[in-house]
Amino acid sequence: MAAMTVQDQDQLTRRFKALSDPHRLRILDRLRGGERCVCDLTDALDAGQSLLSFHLKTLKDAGLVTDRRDGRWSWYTLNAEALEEIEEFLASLKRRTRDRDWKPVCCA
Amino acid sequence: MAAMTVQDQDQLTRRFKALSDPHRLRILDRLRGGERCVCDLTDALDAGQSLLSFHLKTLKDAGLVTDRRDGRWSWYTLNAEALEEIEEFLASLKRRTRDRDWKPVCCA
DNA sequence: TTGACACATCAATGGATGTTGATGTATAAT
DNA sequence: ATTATACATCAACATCCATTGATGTGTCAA
Repeated sequence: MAAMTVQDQDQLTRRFKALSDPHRLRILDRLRGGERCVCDLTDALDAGQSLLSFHLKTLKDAGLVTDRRDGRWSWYTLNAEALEEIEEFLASLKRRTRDRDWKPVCCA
Repeated sequence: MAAMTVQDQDQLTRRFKALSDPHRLRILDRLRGGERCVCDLTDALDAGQSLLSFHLKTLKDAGLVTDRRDGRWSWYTLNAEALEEIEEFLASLKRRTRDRDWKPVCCA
């Protein structure tokens, strides 16, 4: 992972973990429409209030969304930068390394 | 998630789940160098043989890698197509939907 | 200032996942 | 044929994570 710090690794795995849940993917999809309040998300998902809150916190901790308070409402927004960083990581996996000519030492 | 079947959803979450582990990220990184045999990966990771086998199976079940038997050795390769599908999904999240002008019904 | 509302957090529980050591299976060398 | 090698699979256990219902906190309306 070339120049990847432990924190980067941590953050990446946390982000992928946050993405690995259908509820959370549906939330993110809904956020494509722009900033949304929690009550709107509650309507859209067949999930209880505390469960939704849990998933939102998971997404937020992973840096995939940001939130904003307005009176008694909370608004959530996609963090495009985080998505781009993940994309960049995936793209980098496809770029071959210099040990292109690596030969196994273990097996013949 | 516009035109996304339940299977697609399933596959996506399975792929993200497979990506959300440091051991597996390290395996994928090593596969950037091209096809690798399991014994080489064993050397590279500080993991026991059965653990590595478990993680490889997880990656394979998610479609992120493919494997090939050659005598008593197994060789694993990155599946670039799967990576691209994930990238495309992430990119799609950034594309705003037509309900750009959505207004909340719940909160004022 | 009392009560309703929007949301977060907590405690408890069940199920999924990672890890280990042992066993199984196919292949190849002796 | 026997044995060693490379790898997969299994059983057991520990830890993590999703889900639920209850409680907490801040905000607004009456």
